Amino acid sequence: MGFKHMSSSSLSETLHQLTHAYKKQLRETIKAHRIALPVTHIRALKGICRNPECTAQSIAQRMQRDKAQITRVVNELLQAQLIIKIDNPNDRRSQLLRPTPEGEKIMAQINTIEQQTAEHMTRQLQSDDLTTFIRIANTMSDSVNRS
Amino acid sequence: MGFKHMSSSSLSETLHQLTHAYKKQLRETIKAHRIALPVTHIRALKGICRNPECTAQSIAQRMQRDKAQITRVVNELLQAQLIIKIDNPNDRRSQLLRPTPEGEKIMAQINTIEQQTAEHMTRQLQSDDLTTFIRIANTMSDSVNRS
DNA sequence: GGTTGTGGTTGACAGTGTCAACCAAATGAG
DNA sequence: CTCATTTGGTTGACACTGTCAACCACAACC
Repeated sequence: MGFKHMSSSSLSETLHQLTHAYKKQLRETIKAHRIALPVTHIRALKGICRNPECTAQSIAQRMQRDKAQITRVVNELLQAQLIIKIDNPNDRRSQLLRPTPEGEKIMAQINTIEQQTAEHMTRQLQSDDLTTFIRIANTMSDSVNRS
Repeated sequence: MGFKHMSSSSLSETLHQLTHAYKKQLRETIKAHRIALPVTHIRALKGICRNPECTAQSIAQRMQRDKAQITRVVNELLQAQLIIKIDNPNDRRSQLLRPTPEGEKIMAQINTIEQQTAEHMTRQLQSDDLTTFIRIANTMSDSVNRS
């Protein structure tokens, strides 16, 4: 079926197109690999795998998401047995989050998938484009988060 | 309150940060201007204002969204009296979508807002960065949509 | 005329984002 | 130490976004 591509010259249109394209691509790839996890869960798991001292709070901060949202995501990761909670020796209110072996395994798969997705998206780019893109994007995020 | 900025070097993290930042910024600005419309509705209205021959179908295609979603958005825009449906002389199944004067008015406000948002996001960029960014982003969207 | 394709509607549901109320432990001031 | 305040986390509620499948009416084509 003939698909008309649509390049936009406005920032907002461009951003919408891009994020929609990216998410779609990522979800499809994930599904193709039979991993039954929503994107947010994956990002949280990623954060948990990266930092052995991480708590719900630190995840929320890193992802810049509502703590309520994180609570729910964490609970589902717990149920799926991809992570465990252990008592935080420094603060009896909170627990440290750690991946289970199963969680690590999934994480490894996901890393591959994300790499594939990124590869797929950047295949038409010129040599320095990716670095440039990331630099500019981060600068923009930064501008917003400063307010 | 000390806000720690977090630049990421991976494409996926960068994209998530950016899109979240952008949407948040946009929604806040919209709210500040007392416009009670979700982002999707605004984008649809924009499409309708831009093209006097547009139908639900053409909006769905341009925005690359599900037609079901578009139906609902269009209905709400109708209820809000921002657009009207007129019979499509070329196809009795569909109707053409046109903004009402009220719709045009809101659109004008929104254009200003989007410009402000874009300005806010790009204020730290160097001279050619925006154009570069848009070029790269479009290329990436394109790569995804080709599959 | 009947088959097949297309524009649009509806129902249902998963996922995402946000706010407010709340509890319990930590922290800091007096 | 004690009390007030702050912080980590949970819960409920709700709006917005994205997707799929069934369906209807008209179009297009043989």
